[in-house]
Amino acid sequence: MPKDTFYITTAIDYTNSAPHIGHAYEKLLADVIARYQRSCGKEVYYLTGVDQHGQKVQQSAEREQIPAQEFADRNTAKFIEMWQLLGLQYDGWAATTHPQHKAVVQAILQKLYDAGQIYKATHTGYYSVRQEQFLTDKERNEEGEFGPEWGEVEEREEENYYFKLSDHIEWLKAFVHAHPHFVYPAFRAKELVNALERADAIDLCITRPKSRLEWGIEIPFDTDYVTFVWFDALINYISFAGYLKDEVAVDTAGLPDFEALWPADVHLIGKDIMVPAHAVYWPIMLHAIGFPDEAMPKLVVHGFWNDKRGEKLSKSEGNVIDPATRVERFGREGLRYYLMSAIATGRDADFNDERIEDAYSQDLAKNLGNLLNRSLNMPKRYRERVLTKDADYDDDLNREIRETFTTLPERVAEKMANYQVNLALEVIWSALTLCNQYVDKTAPWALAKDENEAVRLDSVLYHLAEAMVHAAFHIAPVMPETSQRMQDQLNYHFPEGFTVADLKWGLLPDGHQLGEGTPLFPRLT
RNA sequence: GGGCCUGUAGCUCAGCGGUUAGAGCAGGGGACUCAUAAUCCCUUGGUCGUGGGUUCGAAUCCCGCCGGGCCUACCA
Repeated sequence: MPKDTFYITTAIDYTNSAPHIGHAYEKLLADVIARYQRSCGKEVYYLTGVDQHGQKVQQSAEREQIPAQEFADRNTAKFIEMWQLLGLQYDGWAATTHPQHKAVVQAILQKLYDAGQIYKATHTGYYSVRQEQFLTDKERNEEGEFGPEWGEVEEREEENYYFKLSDHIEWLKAFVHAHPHFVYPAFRAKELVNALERADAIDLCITRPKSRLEWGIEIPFDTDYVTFVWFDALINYISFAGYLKDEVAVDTAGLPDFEALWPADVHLIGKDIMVPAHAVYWPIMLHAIGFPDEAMPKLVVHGFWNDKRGEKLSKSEGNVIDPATRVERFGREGLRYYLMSAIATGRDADFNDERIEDAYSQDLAKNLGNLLNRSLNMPKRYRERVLTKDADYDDDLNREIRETFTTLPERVAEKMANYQVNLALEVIWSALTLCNQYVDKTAPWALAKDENEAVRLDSVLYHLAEAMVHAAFHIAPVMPETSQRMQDQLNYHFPEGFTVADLKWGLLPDGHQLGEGTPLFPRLT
């Protein structure tokens, strides 16, 4: 039975540096999906947050001689500031230093330890003293040696705790085989299947001795160790959803009801952290904890933004994209529209400033903004802004407009079911183009000159204004403020709790008085 | 080394075995005036990265090569 809640999460960002366009894209996509589901009447819970622990945070903090928490908090503030800039509306904030989260992580570790899923073992390997980490063959350079960037490399032994990943690999293979929609899109699911086929049954090291990493969650059964990355970070998806909140009630203020939310409808992640973290460790952790197959979350894997030459964005290349400067030029919603329209969910895309410029002036200023403006201006000139609802006139052009807008919700839903926001926008924009063509074909300025065409003019003006109301509804997930401004200008506001099921033709009453039209997206200078 | 994705008009992409390869934007021409010189109509433009192969038929399937990207299980 489908639940009427919709639980969506994103990866939680590492607080070692400031947010960039990739972080922004992921959180924005989640925001749009969340708003869309809400507009469909779902009770939505959108969780995002930050991963604050770990060695890099500890090292950076030491370098600046400040406490790790202070360092993490400072970067956390940059993320929050960015999310405000983008107008994100999330319901839960997962910061991994939160006491309730720590307590849940510890409770889970204890439970798995008691169940014999965690054991202690010794690892011998090459260790970089400077970087304070063990090195693997991947760190070797082309000559097969560890380069000077690692400093002094020595052979070292270390005891750690391991999680019995190997016990569950066969289960995971069977699960993935039986649940082809565990990962979206399909080609990523294929990638996972291939990765699992070649997988060795290796266990996962889940601790670090405090002697080299203190900035983490202490494991409950051995105070000399803290837990390492994934056992901390991945658990945020359940700890901040209210998991174990009765059993482990340290600080449960504001936590939702876990039973109502779980399983997550969407774990939105980047392609870089699918294998092994989210598609191997995470389902196995849940399975080991005792979650049944039907309580496994769904993964939605998105692609990356590259630069306009198709090359990776990176600090060292000097081609990073700062969202703030684009917001300054194109407005918050100009950037939101571009980031949602110019990439196919799951694929990579090239970030191109000329394309944002085009999207802003063509799609937003002209096709949408100017359409609203003309739709408001003609009633103002010819009818003192008052609409007549059931004018005694109809024809094929009118019917086409009504049909297009009454079928729009299902056509948008078809695309949104696969998170294809870009295609949903395309469908919406083709309806806007139809409106522009409609104005041209009906030529209201000509009708206005002929008294015999008065009823027809009434019907045209009504169809246009009503279409704009519907458009305001459909663009809302991507551009909530623009939707609001359209409603203001149309002098019609969707009532509280209005959903797509209420979106019927004829929302504007007879005698409706339209508001004043002002450009939604002023021309760029 | 292995896996997955990707290379199609100037740009961003769709098409993924079958009539003359499509869309949006940009470029060119025309119409119209309600509007943020806006909208509408028409139009220029491509040996589908490259070399082979399979097939009656390939952008579409297979193999090699070249370019771009992600992952490869204890470096978010």
